Parts: sequence; structure tokens; C-alpha cells
Amino acid sequence: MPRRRSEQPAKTASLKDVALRAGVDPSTVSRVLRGDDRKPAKAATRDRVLRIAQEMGYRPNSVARSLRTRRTEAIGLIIPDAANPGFAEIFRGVQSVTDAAGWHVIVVEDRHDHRQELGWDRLVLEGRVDGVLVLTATIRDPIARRVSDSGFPIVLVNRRSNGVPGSVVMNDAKGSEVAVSHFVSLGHRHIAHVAGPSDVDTGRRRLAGFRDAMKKYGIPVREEWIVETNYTEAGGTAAGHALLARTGNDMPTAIYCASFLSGIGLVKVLKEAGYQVPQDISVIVSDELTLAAHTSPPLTTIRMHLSRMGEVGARMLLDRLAGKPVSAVVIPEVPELVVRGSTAPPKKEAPARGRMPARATHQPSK
Amino acid sequence: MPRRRSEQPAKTASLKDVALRAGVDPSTVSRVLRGDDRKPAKAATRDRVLRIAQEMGYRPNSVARSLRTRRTEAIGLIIPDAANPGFAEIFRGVQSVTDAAGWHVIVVEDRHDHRQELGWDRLVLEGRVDGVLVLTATIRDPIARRVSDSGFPIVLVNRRSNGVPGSVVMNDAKGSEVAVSHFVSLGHRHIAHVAGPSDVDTGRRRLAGFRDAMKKYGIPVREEWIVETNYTEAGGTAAGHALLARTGNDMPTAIYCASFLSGIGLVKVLKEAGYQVPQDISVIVSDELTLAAHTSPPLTTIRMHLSRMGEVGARMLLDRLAGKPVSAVVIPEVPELVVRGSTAPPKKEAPARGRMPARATHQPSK
DNA sequence: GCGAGGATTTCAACCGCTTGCGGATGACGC
DNA sequence: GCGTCATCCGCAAGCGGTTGAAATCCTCGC
Repeated sequence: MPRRRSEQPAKTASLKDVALRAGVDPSTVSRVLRGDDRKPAKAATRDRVLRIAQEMGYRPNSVARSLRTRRTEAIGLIIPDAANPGFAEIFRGVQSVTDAAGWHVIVVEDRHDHRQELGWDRLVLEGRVDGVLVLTATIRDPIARRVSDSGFPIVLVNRRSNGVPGSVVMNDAKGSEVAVSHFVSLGHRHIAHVAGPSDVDTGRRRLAGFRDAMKKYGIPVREEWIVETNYTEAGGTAAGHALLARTGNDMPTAIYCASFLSGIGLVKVLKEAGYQVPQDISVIVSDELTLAAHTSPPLTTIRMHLSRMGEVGARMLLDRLAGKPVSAVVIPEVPELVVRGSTAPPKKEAPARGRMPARATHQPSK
Repeated sequence: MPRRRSEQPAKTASLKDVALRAGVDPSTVSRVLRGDDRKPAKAATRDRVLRIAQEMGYRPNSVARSLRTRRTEAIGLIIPDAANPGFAEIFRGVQSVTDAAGWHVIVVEDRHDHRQELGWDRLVLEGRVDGVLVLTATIRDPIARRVSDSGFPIVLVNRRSNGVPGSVVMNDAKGSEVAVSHFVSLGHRHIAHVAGPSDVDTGRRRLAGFRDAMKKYGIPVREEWIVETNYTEAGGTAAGHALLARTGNDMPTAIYCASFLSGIGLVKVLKEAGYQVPQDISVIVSDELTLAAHTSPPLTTIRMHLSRMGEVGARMLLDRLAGKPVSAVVIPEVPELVVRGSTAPPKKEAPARGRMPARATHQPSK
């Protein structure tokens, strides 16, 4: 068991060591290894240096290099909640571009309890990363704003925030329209929306898109059927209860829910209250995830191209670090409907339009 | 819009700047700020330095510090697949201890396609992190072995590997026993196991635990009912098909599946083949995740305390970096059964024991 | 009043790599 | 034969901290 020889970290070869063995100056080794063509070496010495570096298994020390070049070739990824499966999708996209570029990603979960300092701004203040991808920003986010104003490269992903120029989002409004459109085509006219938080951009835009779509189809929006909540399962549960409490038996026949996780919570509450999905109430949730196919019932979703958004965001950040300016982009991919088992025509559609008390067939158990 | 003043990175104050303003030597500032008590400063100068540093918003440059101290205060977290929700759990645990310690985590997804180099050993070879937490190691993993042998701090999480002394796993065998025990108590005697890969530790130990438990209950193991696959949904699908192909109509009445994701795939195939879960076949999957409550049917699971494992692993790595030796630990929390809707008594249990062809009521559609 | 000895603080080297600048070497044209 | 110019390579100065050794300053005992 060769566990002996390795008490201290094995002292890796440095640039100087290689230079010594190759009989040249460290600077020459550095230039050769980096392929610095502003100062090419003679073919002979280049080959020799290359060979020796190879033999010695030399690897440049990234810390020293970073100190000198003032670049870490690492970015920060600030996420709200690792347990949200949507994050994994975005991370995928990010990783694919950072990987290709040879960059590293420091992931930090930003629990909002310790607002002010000690969160992720340590990352930027202490110079550990060259830029950050922020998935947590609210519409007026003081920290994001401060960091951005300081000139530090920052790109928001799936978020926009006041005064932060770099961001990538998707066409949330279109997603809402697709959802409403599907409901309408099934014959629904009693449509509710479980919205995201009003202080985050996606929440607002999905809601706005919902309102626009309803108007487009000539359906009045019932304000008591708009309930705001956060993007967690508990949030969905709360929203479900709120909806039940507000409306009594006058429930909508269809609900567009602004996030997958809250959709899970929502459906649970509906079922507990005695409503069947989709027979009594149809549900569409935002964000297509593989798990959606396996829930009960399988969820009809709006595919939001999360990993694409991660890619584009990472790309923008890297470009920014190469000198290009950032901008607010909306990824071109349009949200698509994925039909599964949580949507169906309404049970008994009333003959005309007009407002009518929805069926009272089911006495909510709660 | 104050976007102007910030064209270049705002030139943060350095140690020297603070020293200049405070009228002392940089080294003094350094010692004061670090609270280096081996060489305490006079109270007056200490206060002055502290105040001025505060005023100037000084933050030490972590790169420079790392170069000198040879510590990055960052660790690498090597994961197989960000889309696996179990990872998020482990990450949670890891983050909770690194956060408390003020350390950072570089997450890299180790797609095994580019085996040999360019994977995560760049992280260690180029000195970006002080240690790594590896969630991907196989039983005889050449890279993990090499890194470990070089003396680089490495701790495996949910994995063990030949020649790598630091690891934390849970009591997988016990999990299998709990599962089998539950099946038996429901009256099952035709029990299959969809195992993890035989080249990863957890796969082997869950399988071994399964065999032991079967023996304990005096039930012979049917080898054609043991199918090995990986921890993905596709793996579960494949396993399901394999099981159907191998056994024809002689299917088991209960299956213990070694992972959540493969369980999802397995159940899907079973349903497609016309088997109802749990009426025809009961299923227990390993790893308790919140999603398990919402699948169709809700899955009976074995809670594996993943986040705890993450905590313990991170703790061990940090301790190792502080000089303590590592070891192979099994976390004390025992796997617990979480009963949901995917398990039930077998439909019609044969009168006695002995081997009998299972019901042929269902003609698998495939 | 003076030297000892501890308390404070400064000096300077160094971590490993990058890079502007200048020196050495050699080829070439006249 | 010599100046000119390319080409190739070494020197040395950092990047921004940390840290052992040395210097300076006080305080105290006699």
C-alpha cells in the first residue's frame, strides 16, 4: 500500500525548476508554454522546453498566475436553492460553456437570511472570481446593483434588476400566453394564475403575460384568482390554500402556475381539498423538467429552455470579460407547450359566457 | 443612471494603501487584520488600523493571500450529474459546513466521456483547491487513486474506492434490509433487485445487503431477478425492459430499486407493460426526496440522509486540511422506511412457500 | 542613570508566474 | 569591415499579501 511517501503535498515542479533543467530563463519557459507568439522562441529551445516540462509533469500554478494576470478564470454562480430542479438545468448550460472555455464555477447558495454582506459579495470583493452569474436577483436588488455599479462583471440569469444592464431571460409572457391559449382551446374560461413573487422579474412578466393573454381572448381576469407566492413547494401549498379560502366553491377550472415546484404544492392541496386534476381543475406549470412526466397526474408544462438560458448567460459573461459589452437579452427559443395529464376540457362548461358560479359538486374537505 | 464612473474595476484598496494612510508598515496591518496574536499590536495602533481599513473598505485579496499561504480555502466538489436530485441534497450538506467555515466550493460535473485528464484533476494539479470531495469514484478509480496517492486531500462521499482512505458512506446494506423487511412483512416472497452499477461501492453494498436480507428471511434469491444498471432514469428503463425480457410472465411481486432516478424509469416501464404499481408489483426506491411524494404512485422510499453525508464528508475534508487524519466512516443515521403508495401486499399470495409461477393475469403489452 | 528584556514595529524575502525592456547574437547589405 | 536590424533570450520588477528576523522603543530594577 503506497500510502507512505505522500505525507507532504508532493512539491510540484515550478516554472523555475523546469527552467533550470532546460537551461533557460523562467520567462522563456513561460512564454513557450503559453505559446506567447509575441516573442517566439527558437524551434530547438521550444521543443526542449516542451519536452522537459512534459517529463517533469509541470502544471502552472493557477494562483500565482492569477495574481499576476489579475484573472482567476473562474466565475461565481449564485443560486437561490440547490433543491430546485430548475437550477440543475441552468447549471448544465453554464457548465457546458465554462467547461469548453476551461473556466471554473464557484457555486454559492444565497440564503436570504443573512442579507447584507457575508453573502456572495465576498466572492467578488476578495477577488476570487472574475465575474458572477446571479440567479437570485430581485427587481430592485441592492447587492446586485452595488456590485454592478462598481464595474464588476455581472450577468443576471432568469432575472432582471434595476440598473443592472446584463441579463438573460426568456419570453415569459409568451409562456403565459401559450398556457392560456391551451386552456382556452380546451374550452376553459375560468382561469386562475398562481404567480411568482412580485419582486422578481419572472413573476411579474409571467403575470403580465397572463393578463395580456386573457385580454386577447376576451376573458376578464378575476383578481381573487391571481395569487402571488414564491417558487417553492410550500409556496404552492400556501397559494392553494389561499385560493380555496378566497373563493369558496367558486373555483376556477384551470390554473396556470408560474413554477414547477409551486405547481407540485398546488396540485397537492387541490387534491386534498377533493378536486381532481384535471377533471375538476386543469393545471399547467411553468418549466419543463423530466420529473414532470412522472408526477400524479403527469404535468402539462411550458418548456422554458433553462439550460439554454444558462449557456447564453455564461457566454455573455465570458464575452464581457473579453471586453464585449453586456446587454439585456431574451433568448429566442419560444416557450413550448408540453401536453400531459394535468389538463383536460372543463367538466361542464356553462352554455354562454357571463359569470356563473362554478360547479359546487365538490365540497372541499378542508 | 450612475453607470459611468465604473469603466475599470474600481481599483480596490490594497494592504499597502491602508498601511500608508495609517502610517504603519503593511506587515503590521496584515497582523492586525488577521488578529495574529503571536505579535499583537499596541491597542492604539490596532484601533487606528482597524478604523482606517474599515473606512477604506479594505478587503484582502484572496489570490495574493493564497499564493503566500498555499491555501485557497476552497474545495472541489466532483459530481456525476447535476440533474440527479440526490446531488442537491448532498450539496446542501456540504455547503452548510463550508459556509460556516467561510470556504468556497468549486463544483464540477465529471462527465466520464473525457476520461483521463481535463476532468477534475486540473483543479488539483493547478492548485485551485485545497482538497476535493468526490461523488463519482468507482471502486477502482485510477484518478481518485492517483490523486490520493499523491498526498492530495481527498474524501469520497457516498463512495469508496480502492486505496483511498477517506470516505463517508451510509449503511447501504441496512437500507436494503429495511426494504426487504417491509416487503416480507407485506407478504411478498418474490422479490427482485434493480441494483446499481457493480463498479460502484453503493451498488455493490446495496446488493450485498439485499442478498443478506433475503437469506435472513429464508428467501432464495432468483438471479434473473437481479438486474444491474446505472443511477439514471434511462438506466431504470433499461432495467425494467431487461427484467421483462428475462422473466416473461414470471415477474416478481416486489422490487427494491437502488436509486430514485432509476426507480422512476423502472416504474414507467412496468406501467407501460401493463403492471400496476403497487397492485401487481410493489416498488421501493432508495433515497428519500421530496419529489417522491408526488410521483404516480407516490414512492415508498428508503431515507438515506444524503445531506448528512455531505456534511460529514465536508467536515472530514476540512479536518484533514487542519491536520487530522481521514478515515472510512459510515454515518450513524440508519436508513428509514418512508411508506407511501408504491407498496402493498401481493395480489394473491400462493398458499405455501415453494417456487411458483407468478400470476399470468397480465399480459405485458411489450 | 543605565543596561536588560519584553513589547512593538519595521525590513525584506518570498509565494510562482508574467511581461516590459534591454542585451547578446548573428545575418545581411554596402 | 561595420552599422543595422531581426531574432532570441535573460533581467528584474512586480502582483498583494505573509512571516521570520532584526531593529527600535519602553519600562523597570538596581
